[in-house]
Amino acid sequence: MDKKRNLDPSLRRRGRPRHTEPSPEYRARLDEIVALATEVFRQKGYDAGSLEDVAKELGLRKASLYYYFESKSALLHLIFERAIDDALQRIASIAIIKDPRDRLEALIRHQAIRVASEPSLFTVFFDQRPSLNAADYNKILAKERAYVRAFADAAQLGRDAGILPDADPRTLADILLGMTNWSYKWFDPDRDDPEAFADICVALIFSDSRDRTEID
Amino acid sequence: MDKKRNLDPSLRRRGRPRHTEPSPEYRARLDEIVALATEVFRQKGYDAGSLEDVAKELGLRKASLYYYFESKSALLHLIFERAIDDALQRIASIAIIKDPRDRLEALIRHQAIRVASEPSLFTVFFDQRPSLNAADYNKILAKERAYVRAFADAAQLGRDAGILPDADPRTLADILLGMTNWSYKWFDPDRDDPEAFADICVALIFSDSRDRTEID
DNA sequence: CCTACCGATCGGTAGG
DNA sequence: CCTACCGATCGGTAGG
Repeated sequence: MDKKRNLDPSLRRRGRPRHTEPSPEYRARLDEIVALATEVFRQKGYDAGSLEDVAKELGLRKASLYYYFESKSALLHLIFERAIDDALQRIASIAIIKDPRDRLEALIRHQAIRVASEPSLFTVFFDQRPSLNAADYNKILAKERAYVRAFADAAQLGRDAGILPDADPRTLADILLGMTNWSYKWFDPDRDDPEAFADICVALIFSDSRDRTEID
Repeated sequence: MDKKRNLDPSLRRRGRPRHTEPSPEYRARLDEIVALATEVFRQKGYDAGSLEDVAKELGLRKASLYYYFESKSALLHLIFERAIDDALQRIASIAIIKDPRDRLEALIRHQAIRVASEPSLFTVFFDQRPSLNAADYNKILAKERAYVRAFADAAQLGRDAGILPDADPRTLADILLGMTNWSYKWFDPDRDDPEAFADICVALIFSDSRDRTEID
């Protein structure tokens, strides 16, 4: 049955081929491939980074990679899927904090540190999205909307509590995300400290302590 | 003399071929090419966007474009050069404002509106930089450092005046630029208003008015 | 500004 | 996991 897989394109199963039980070796190798592909796509971009580049770093040939994914764009989707699933999981516990200020601060701090800590992953995630095929793009987009919504919810809470200006929560969320996410363009791990960066972001937004000492 | 131009590569003049007097038609055509190339590179990316794509929109053939630039990467550099030169020119008058708060507000407002107003240009400018060749990259980088410095200078003034938190001015500048620049990823001209966006950025940073009404 | 074409790269497949 | 290979694209050049 497996042998028939490619005989008729209309019968080909979609997505990653299902194995009855993906062996630990298979999963470990796939993890390696995804990690190395992330590096290659960050350094050269998705188009200019070839599968031969990825294979070479593993001591393999390009053709051998096709055992692990069915196309180059499917490999890119794997990178994105892991990134966004991981990100959603990480903020789940933050999104239930009751205090508006605490929740906002936790989200900002979390995002600043995550992006600053994984420059390769976020460079690919933020810049190579247009290289996904339409179906994969929409899947990622839906999950990312949920992510932005978590920030927008916190922004709305913060706005209603008078911590943030009176504005559209989604726009506030995108602006807060801009402060933190943009760091993938300038943050230098050898020079900058993620925690210090997060502190400054928080201080910029929650400036009331600063103002209180300056005024009267 | 012009005919000899391509006979010996080692004698080829570098950069855009100098015409004794670049005709108005030549300059107009080059403007067209640069504008259309910006669109193509935004939609498909630099690697996937072919010179045939650019030529097609002008009703030309790819080979004809080589009269206007000497390589695809030189065309990309033209886009970058015009973008950064224009940007530097635009903030020159803002960078001499004396009042710390006024200068910061003017810079933030300017940047928010510029990026939100020219999504194609800034998408290419922010995302396709790695596709420049090394020499061009360094030229753009030097000019961009001057641009960030204008923001850092304003941030330092603002910090010393107690308007911004006590932190490294360059980091403050990059965070402020993040708020505004990130909009190229989410701003939708059909839905969002550049002026309103700029207002929110300013309100977020200069939150003292907000705090004053909330506190005591 | 054109036609014709070269040289190289690369995703993907065949078949083992 | 491999070798061998196809088909298509594309930057760039020749020569006019």
